[in-house]
Amino acid sequence: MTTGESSASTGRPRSEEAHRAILDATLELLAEVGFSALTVEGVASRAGVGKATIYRRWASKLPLVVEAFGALPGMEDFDTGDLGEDLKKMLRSYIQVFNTTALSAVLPSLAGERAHNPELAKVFEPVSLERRGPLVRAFERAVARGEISPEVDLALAGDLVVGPIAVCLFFKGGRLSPRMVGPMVDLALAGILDGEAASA
Amino acid sequence: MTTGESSASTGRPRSEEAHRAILDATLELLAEVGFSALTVEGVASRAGVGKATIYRRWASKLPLVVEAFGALPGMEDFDTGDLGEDLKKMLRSYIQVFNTTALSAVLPSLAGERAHNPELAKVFEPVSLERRGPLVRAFERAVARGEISPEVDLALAGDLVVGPIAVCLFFKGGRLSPRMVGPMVDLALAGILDGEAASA
DNA sequence: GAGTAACGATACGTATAGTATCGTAATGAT
DNA sequence: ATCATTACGATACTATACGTATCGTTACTC
Repeated sequence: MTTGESSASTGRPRSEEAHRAILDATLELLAEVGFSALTVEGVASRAGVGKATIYRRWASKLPLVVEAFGALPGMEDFDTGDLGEDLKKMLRSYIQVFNTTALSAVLPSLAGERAHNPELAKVFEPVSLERRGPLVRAFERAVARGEISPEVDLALAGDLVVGPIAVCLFFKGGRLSPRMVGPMVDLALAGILDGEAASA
Repeated sequence: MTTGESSASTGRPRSEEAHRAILDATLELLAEVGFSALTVEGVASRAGVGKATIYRRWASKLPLVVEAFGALPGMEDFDTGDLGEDLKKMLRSYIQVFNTTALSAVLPSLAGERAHNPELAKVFEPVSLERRGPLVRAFERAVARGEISPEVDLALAGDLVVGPIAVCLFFKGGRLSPRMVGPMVDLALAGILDGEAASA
């Protein structure tokens, strides 16, 4: 669905350079104008390619955006044997990603569009879930080690840990600093490690 | 800035009915199509008024949206003498607002637009801040009572408490349930009440 | 070097934005 | 009662810009 098939082995091959230029331009424009204001024409112009070159590969802007978004780096996994350390390392490295890529502008735009675009919501559900993977696995390791009680609601715990970042990103729009991670994780984990909350 | 002045005392007065119909239609469309796809023409059609009637009162869709958004109910304040109870009551009532108004669709849309629309970001900064008012005041009361240490970073604490709601709203799009509030606040407050985290 | 498919560019038709203006309706002043 | 004034809903107008179709050219296979 993402890419139209390159049909024959004969003829001029598709340009990999154009492919990358298109994806880069898509991310740039996504960050600048958002999903709904993004147009294939705008991407073509920014990428220095013809519109047909884009439509030949992607049926519409939706799969184009999906592929471009998927190319952004995800969360790196760390396994230090300590949940707090894992989370801190993971979030610090992820904040680095936010601050060095278009992700910090792209993510709010897509999340906002999700609310009134069921098709986009559907396509991004698995992508979004997969992005949380390393976080979930860190919690699961902590449960397996006996570091936290199996009764803790892991989904809620995860939301608690990343919540402040989301709030900062969506409502404050401020730069994220790796220095906020330490107190954030400590504060969030205090109740989780004590096994204070049973499952909801 | 929000409303063009009703200039003279003579002539036909502006219709209050049309005013309300326009604001209602704006919220509806904001929830359905989002900010950037919202057009004054669409609002006029939905509200059953002429476009001129809208442009006579608002210079563009931005102040129109600001006024429509401002008409949505905010967070109710509770003062029970216990921080946990205050937060639970406030969040439960606010979730009711989310589930009975267009807020749950409007908020992500505006938050997403904020990322690439500096003008909207600027206009909504004070509005957004004021919306958090009751939450901040509950924490300040808790500090005054000695319930939590003055060294706790209140901004971070607030983000921690509302974070899971934000995550749910932006990434999962699931209905918010008042039943999630109890464990959520308990989990979040565990570290805050212990004074576990010093200021960042 | 003939055949084929992708390339960037661009012309085309359609849709819809915001502006300007229409005749009508409702109020206050004379 | 009549007139002046302003708002009303409707619509014609102009410009922009979307996606589609097609151009001559380029790159690669056989």
